[in-house]
Amino acid sequence: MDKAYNPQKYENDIYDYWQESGFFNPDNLDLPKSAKNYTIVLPPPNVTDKLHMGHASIIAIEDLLIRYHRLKGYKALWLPGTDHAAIATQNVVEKRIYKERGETRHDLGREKFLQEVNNFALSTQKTIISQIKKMGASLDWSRLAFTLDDTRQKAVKEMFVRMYNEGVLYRGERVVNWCPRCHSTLADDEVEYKGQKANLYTFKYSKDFPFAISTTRPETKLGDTAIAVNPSDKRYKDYIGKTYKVNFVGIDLNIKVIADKNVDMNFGTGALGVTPAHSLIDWQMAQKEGLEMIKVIDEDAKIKDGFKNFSGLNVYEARKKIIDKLTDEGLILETEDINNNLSICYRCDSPIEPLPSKQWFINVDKKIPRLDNQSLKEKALAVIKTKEINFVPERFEKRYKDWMENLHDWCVSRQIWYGHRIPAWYRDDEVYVGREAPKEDGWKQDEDTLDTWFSSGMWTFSTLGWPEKANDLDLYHPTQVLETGYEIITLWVSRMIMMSYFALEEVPFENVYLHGMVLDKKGKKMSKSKGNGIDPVDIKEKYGSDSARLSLLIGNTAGNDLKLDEEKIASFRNFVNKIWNISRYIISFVDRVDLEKEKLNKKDFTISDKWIFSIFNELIKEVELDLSNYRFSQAGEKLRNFTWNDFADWYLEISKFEKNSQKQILLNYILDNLLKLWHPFMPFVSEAIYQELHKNKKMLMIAKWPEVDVDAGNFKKEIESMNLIKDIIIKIREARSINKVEPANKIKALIYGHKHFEQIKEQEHLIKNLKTGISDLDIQENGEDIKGEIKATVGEVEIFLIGAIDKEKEKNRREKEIKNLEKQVEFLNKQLQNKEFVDKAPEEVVKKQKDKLNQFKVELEKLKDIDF
RNA sequence: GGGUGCAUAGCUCAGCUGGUUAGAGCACUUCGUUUACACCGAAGGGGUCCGGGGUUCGAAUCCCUGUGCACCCACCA
Repeated sequence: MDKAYNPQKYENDIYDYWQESGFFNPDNLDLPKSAKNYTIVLPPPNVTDKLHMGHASIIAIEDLLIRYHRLKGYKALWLPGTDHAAIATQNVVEKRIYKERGETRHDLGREKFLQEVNNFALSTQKTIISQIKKMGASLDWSRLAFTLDDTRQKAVKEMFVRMYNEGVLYRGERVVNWCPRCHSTLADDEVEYKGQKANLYTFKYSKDFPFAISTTRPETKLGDTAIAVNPSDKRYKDYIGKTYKVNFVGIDLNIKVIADKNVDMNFGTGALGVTPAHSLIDWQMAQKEGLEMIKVIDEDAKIKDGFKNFSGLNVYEARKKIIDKLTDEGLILETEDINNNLSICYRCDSPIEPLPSKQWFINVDKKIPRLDNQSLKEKALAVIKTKEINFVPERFEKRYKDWMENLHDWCVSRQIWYGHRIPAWYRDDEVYVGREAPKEDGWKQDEDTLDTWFSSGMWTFSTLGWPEKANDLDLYHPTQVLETGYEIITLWVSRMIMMSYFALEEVPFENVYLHGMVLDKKGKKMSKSKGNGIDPVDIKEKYGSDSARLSLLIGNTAGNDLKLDEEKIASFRNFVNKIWNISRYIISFVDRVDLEKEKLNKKDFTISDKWIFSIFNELIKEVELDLSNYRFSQAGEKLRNFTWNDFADWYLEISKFEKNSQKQILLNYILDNLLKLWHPFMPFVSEAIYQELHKNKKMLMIAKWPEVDVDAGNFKKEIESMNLIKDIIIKIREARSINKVEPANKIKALIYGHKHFEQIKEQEHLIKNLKTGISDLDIQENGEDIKGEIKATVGEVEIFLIGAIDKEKEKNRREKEIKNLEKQVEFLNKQLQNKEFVDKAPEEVVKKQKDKLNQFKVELEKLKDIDF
């Protein structure tokens, strides 16, 4: 074993060793029939780009959960895959071919273009998979899936057809976000907003119309069919429900006055012209009121035919012409500058035109007989109440609920080429939906594709063989945990729940663990354009995978963002090396023991053995508890604390001079089991050490998680004694350090232990040997006649040190300590004299405070009693 | 506009249901070649727990309020 751990030397070989063993696939694990399943599906990374640190964090967390459960004896399946990310991927490729060859997708044509996208997707997927492997993920590669591969295409078609047949999926007209330049609809989250200055015109439709409305878009008013006012607005109360015939700039309109509580009474005149065809909220009002819809603007953002001399103009020309005309007629009451947000296309920044268009929708409110006559929305909301699904952290349940409650029908069609093509065919007015194209002539397939979340919404079961009656589906669904980012609760988590209910009538997962984002050290999002990203593969090469994982797992809690910088990773590299050296010491200086045969004989334990044995078993319990509650950071901190502060700094040091029959076994026992506890956090180095320890005969990845020893709880007294000894040693070191006793090994110590005399006497050798620098130690029961230079008090134990000490410094230090103690005593006295405290506080708290007061008093006496 | 979260040591954060002298890691200071480890060991300094109210015997923790920051949703007719 090298003096320092070199991850490069081990990581690749170890990954191959794991993979070749076949144990990433739980079917190959030798488990009893009763073994429970534990499934996680990897949130499929988009094939748009290689992985970043955020993905590394996902892998660290999920691999931890999977490896932990594998060690615990679960049938642990972690299922890999990638997402075709329809729009995003198509965009990347479109941009690329335009930049490289100056061609658009239309130049290439559908088939050729898709070929290009597929090639791109395949090559990125390859990179992604190799990155994931480098991070050490124990994913079952035999089940690798892609949201657009043949199996998933079949599943998606099946889902579409079934939903259509049950009337959950329908084709309808709706106002969508339309980009006149890209000639495509945009999903709500693909719309961006730009602040701008705009003119707000206040005007009347015509002279005989009773009141005025305000708008920034007069050209759309050609399609108005109503005016909406707030129901509690007294000004318009009498008009509600009436219909007016008006002639607006030469066009005849029928305007009905309706009431809607969303109308802001204080904006403009408080009356809003309703244009159902060119505004989403207007369209929603129109649906409610059953208003007529008049289309004004076409797909090139020009005025349609039938609007006299406005037809053919683009929206800006039309706006000007209408304003001019209204001005001539004296109908403009006011023109003011306001700031508003312009909706623009996230891709080309063109202003978006809301247009009505034929789209496919999932009806989230349709009652489904086989789902207890509940709708998908109702089902998806119920799972929170019934606790069938739990969110970690809990607060995100609210976000999920709020979003669900306001959910409208989900538009699943997209006007792009890359993705699952909609399995619908049209012939004149006929529509056919099916798994295959209809046989007869004259049918034309829908040009559109499905929203990428349609296929990823099916991810938990499409990856397990649905719709076939597959064994995997019975065995591994529902999955146990969905681990993902909080930013896609609405986009993904909610869809998965609805899709799974529809297909399987069950939840897709039992728990949702949400991680935060990985930010740079200044708290900024890592992005390629800013150049502040850290590449996980670079980090792996520089510090090793384990260090990277630790820095992503420790010092972070669920749902919170994580600021990461290299210093943090370096400090975990140091820790990895520490555990390497701890092991190296045991492996080279302590004989191997077959733990199956050699059982620990606790009767022969010394105090230090009992102490380390007890706290190690306590650690197992704590780690299990923390992990089952998703407190990865706390588990990791406890492990680190035990490994470094208890095991290495105390027990290993003690073992160098305290030789007894049990030490050899115990050192092997703790190292062996400690590696198991650490394995989910740092799989590579723990496995590397395990291989050295067991001469390549056993694999840590499939070892058995340690059981808590029943006797471990019986050593309370020994733990107390050991802690006392440790405190004494620390006090001696402290006093020695402050006083700079030189040379260090010429101190004589006199220790007077009252109650603990026997225990201290027994452990004399520890005090002498553990870096206290004591050459002459004298432990007595009673030290009344001794006049020495007292250095420390631990509980009831006094420690005198005799040597070259700096009296002035010691005096100052003591004064400070006295002051501190006096303050404490004063506070405790006051508290205990308070009748209300004594009456109302729980008994154990009062007792604790009393004990503390007594202890402080004794210490104070001791300190004051000394004269120089 | 609506919502959520955060504010604790120089930095990054823990602190679960109110009760230790408020913790850890990093950084900092001093000392140090003892059977693994300088990617190390020993010791130390450093905090009005954002401000202001309240509830309580008792608040970093619960409630109200103010300030600053981050994010999500809606969208401005």
